[in-house]
Amino acid sequence: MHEVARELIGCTLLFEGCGGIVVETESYEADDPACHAYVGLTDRTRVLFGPPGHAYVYLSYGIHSLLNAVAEPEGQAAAVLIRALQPTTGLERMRERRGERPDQDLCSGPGKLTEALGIGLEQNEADLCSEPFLIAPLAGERPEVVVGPRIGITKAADRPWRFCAAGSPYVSRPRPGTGASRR
DNA sequence: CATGGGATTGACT
DNA sequence: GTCAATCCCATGC
Repeated sequence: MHEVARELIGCTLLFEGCGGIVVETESYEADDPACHAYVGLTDRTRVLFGPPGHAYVYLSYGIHSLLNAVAEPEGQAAAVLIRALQPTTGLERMRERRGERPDQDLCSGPGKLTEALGIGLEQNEADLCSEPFLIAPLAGERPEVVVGPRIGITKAADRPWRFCAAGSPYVSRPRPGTGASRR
C-alpha cells in the first residue's frame, strides 16, 4: 500500500478539469490508531473497506475536507491521504474558489486542495477512475520522493508514511529537508 | 439523546 | 508562535 502512496507522487489528479500533480501523500492502514478505519467498520468508514480507487472524503474540524484514495482490495481498510498538489490545470477556477493567491498556496494542504478543486463531502465514495475525476499515471519522469514522519495528527504521528516530492514548494508547511520549526 | 474528538487553516500577538 | 473556529460521526449513558 505504501507503494501506492509512493507511486501517486508525480501522478496528475484532475477533478472537473481542475487539478495538478500530486506532490504529497500519506498512507493510513487499519492497524493504525490514526486511521478512521481503526475503530472498525461503520457507516462512516464503509468506503475504506470497499474496493480501491474510490474517494473517501472526510470533514475535519467542521471546516476542511480531506481527500483520500482507497488503496487496498475490498475487505482491507487502507487509504492514501492526498495532502498536496502542484496546480497545473484550471488555475483560474481554483483562484475563483480560494481567492487571489500564489500558486504554491492553492493546493499546499489537504483542506486547501479540496477547496480549490471544489471537492466536498458530496464526493465521498466517488470513483476516482471515472468522471468527473481523472488520474493520469505519471506526467513525465518520476520525481525524487522523500519519506518522512506524518504531520498534523495526534496518534502514531511518527510513522514514516508521509511521501513528498523532494524539493517541491507545493507541499504543506513543515517541509522535509528544511530546518523549519516544528508544528 | 448528549458529549467529545478529529487526518486543518488562518488570524492575531 | 499561539489560539480559536466549526461540523460530522462514533461512543457512552
